[in-house]
Amino acid sequence: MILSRHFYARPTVEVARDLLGKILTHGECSGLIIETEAYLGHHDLAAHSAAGLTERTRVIFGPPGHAYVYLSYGIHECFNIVAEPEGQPGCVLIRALAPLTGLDLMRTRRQASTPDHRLAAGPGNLTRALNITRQLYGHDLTRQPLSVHTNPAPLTREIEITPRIGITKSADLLLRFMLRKHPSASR
DNA sequence: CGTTAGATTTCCT
DNA sequence: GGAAATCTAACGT
Repeated sequence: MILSRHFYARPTVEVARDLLGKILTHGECSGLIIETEAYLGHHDLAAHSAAGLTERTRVIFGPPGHAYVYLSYGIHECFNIVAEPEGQPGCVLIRALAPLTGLDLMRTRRQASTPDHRLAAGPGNLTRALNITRQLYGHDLTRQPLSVHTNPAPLTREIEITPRIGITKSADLLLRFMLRKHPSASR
C-alpha cells in the first residue's frame, strides 16, 4: 500500500525514523529503506534549505511527499523526500536500500561484481542503481513510477541513531537513522 | 559539475 | 543612477 501524503506531513525526524523498513520502488526496481538522514528547516546549517528559498531548494518548502534530487560534487545524485506541512522546510535523505526486486537491472547500472546487498548501499549508489535522476525533481512519491510503500513485515532490527555523514556544519546533531548492523547500511 | 552570492559590466530610461 | 545581465570564484548532505 502506497504511503499517503499525511505520512510525510509530520516533523522531519519522525518521517526519517518511520521510513526505515518501508519499500521504495522505481519501475521494476525496489528495496527496503535501511538508512536515512533528517535535514531540518530550523537550526540545521547543513540543510540546503538553511540558505533560504532558491530555485534549487524550492521543492523543500513545498508540499510533503515530493522528491528533492540534487547533484553532489558534480558526480552523484542524491535522493531526498520532502517532509513537514507545506511551507515548512525539511527533508529526508535516503542513504541505503536492501534490494528486493530488479536486482539484475540494478547491476547493469553498477559494477557487475557488486554483491546484491551493496547494490544500493550509499546515497550515490542508490540513485545509480534505481536510476533516480534530477528529471524526478519534484516528483510526487504518492504516484508512480517512483513511490514509497508500507511493509507488512515488522522491523527485525534495532534502530541506531548517530550523527550524519560527510557534513561539517551542525555535525553534532543526531539525525541519522539506520537499522543496526544491516549488511546494506553504510560502513 | 552545478549552485550560489557577490562582483563587475552593460546598457537604458 | 540603477536595474539587469554577465562574469567569477568558492564550495558542496
